[in-house]
Amino acid sequence: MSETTERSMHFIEQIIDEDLKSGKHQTIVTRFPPEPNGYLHIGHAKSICLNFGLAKQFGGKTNLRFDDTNPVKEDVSYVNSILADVKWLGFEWDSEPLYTSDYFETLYGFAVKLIKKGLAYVDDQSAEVIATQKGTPTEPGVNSPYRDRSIEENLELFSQMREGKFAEGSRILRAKIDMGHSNMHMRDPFLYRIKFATHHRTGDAWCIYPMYDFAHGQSDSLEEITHSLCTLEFEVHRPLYNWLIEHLEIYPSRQIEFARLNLNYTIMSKRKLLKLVEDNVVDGWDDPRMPTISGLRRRGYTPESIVNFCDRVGIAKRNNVIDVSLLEFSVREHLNKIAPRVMGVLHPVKLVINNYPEGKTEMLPTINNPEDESMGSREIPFGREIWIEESDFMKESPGKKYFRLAPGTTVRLKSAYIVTCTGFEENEKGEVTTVFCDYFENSKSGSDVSGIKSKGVIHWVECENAVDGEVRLYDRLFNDEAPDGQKDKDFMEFLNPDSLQVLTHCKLEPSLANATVGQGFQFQRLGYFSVDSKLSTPGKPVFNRTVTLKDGWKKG
RNA sequence: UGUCCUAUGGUGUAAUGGCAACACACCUGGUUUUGGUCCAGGCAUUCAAGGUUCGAGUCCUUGUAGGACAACCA
Repeated sequence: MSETTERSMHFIEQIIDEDLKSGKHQTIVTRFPPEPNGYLHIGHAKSICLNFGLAKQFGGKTNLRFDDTNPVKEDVSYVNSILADVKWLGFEWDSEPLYTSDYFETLYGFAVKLIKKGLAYVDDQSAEVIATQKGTPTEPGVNSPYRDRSIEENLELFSQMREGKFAEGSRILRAKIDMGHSNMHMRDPFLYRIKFATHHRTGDAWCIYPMYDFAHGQSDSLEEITHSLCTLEFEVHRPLYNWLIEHLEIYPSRQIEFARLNLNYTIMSKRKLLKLVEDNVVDGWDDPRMPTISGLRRRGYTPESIVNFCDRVGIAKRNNVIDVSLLEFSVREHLNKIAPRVMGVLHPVKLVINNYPEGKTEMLPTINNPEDESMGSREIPFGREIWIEESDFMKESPGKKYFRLAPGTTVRLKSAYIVTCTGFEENEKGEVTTVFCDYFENSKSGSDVSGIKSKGVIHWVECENAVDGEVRLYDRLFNDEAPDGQKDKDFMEFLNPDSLQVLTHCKLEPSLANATVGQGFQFQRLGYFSVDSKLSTPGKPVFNRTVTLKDGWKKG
């Protein structure tokens, strides 16, 4: 019997394992290469866990490299959020963060080398004209009339491109490969384009910028990345990736593709997430409903739960859609172990105990976490008037399987006494305003000698010492399983109008007044909640519901 | 009418030619001062058809289905 239940290796682990065993590599180097044009989301978390996890597992290192070759879309604010998110997830990159923009001079040299080998040329045509010559996936393209310029002329033209002698879009550097290639990416792909834009790091030093295909793989090589992991859509780029390595005669990094993460009821496109932010559909990139790492953090997810989720999701090459319930399971699993149990009433209704002495308050001990004895206990006030959940009382009991309060029924007040409902008051609208009960003095939690059995247990908060609080309940942002998967409908049409519910008159137990940002609690019988980092003020916490408790209540 | 990738329960991932496993979801039942947790059980003969083999989810062939690829984006 082995004490470690070995998980079998996924295909990338197997490749690395073989490379190490065969001696191809002594150690591995991976990288996480985000473009700083948006916030990281749960899909990126999968890639982060993969790359950093592999290095940790096989004893290698991981570079964090910003793929910043498109100055018009990128920004330092994104750089900072990405840095914070990776750190928060618990990963450490090797030395300092790296930037593709730091390689611009080297990359320029690579382009010159290609020109000198007769493998790149400057094309004077417009994007539109080039597009018509490109052919289609089923038809070959035709050569550009500028394809056979002399090496000297190409060198001169490319140099002038760098000097800013030409207008944007008027000229472009292309690799000379094969316009008839069955792979579109091999039909003389673009290497360098002219762009008079200020770059967030290099400022106005450059007016030409390398394309992804002439930057990403080359950066991998320069950093001697052994295994360059990317998502499936780059599969068709691999022949070009390898062609450039071969002809540039640089370090042969190996690109391996895996399937990206998809979650149902959510969108993962940075462009679409940006639209939600720009249209103020959400509170920002870190809105608790966003699938961004910062959104999940604000919602109350723990890094551990996200890492576990990514682990459970697996690595393979087939397209997949993960059920959000798996993500929810992962947070519940972690929070169940670490979150202190507290009581809070979201929709308060007053309950008066007829036979409890007026003006009396007693402190009752209650356990902080039944899953973890070391978390100890605390005392909560109890008195004649308490708040209970509106949904825990019904004017008439619906039947045998109803364990809550109704006239004549008996329930245990969690950590306190057993009470029997004697009656209630309602207003002219038929809404219950007060519930009346008798309590059994000898049924006190921990020293119950009443002999009364009560199937139902409800949570409560004593009125006099209750803290008024705001609680925000979140639901899925979209009502459709695949909001961006419909042909004729825009994803915005599937927005869930009830994705946010703000409750401003909640009654919380006194200890919650001092709750601080980042703390996660289980509001008993309701779910897990955490203090909002943006809306809370000292002494006045605003709580976000991270996730409800699993509801196993079957009616009937 | 091209090239490449993929096909195992409702979902995702295993099984590396030898009794289809694990997790989530769902359904039963038990425990419980949270209708939570926990515990026990249930839920697929692997896209199709041929072939190789003592033996095929796995190898071969041919289909079928899904996905990717024609931004001066990454």
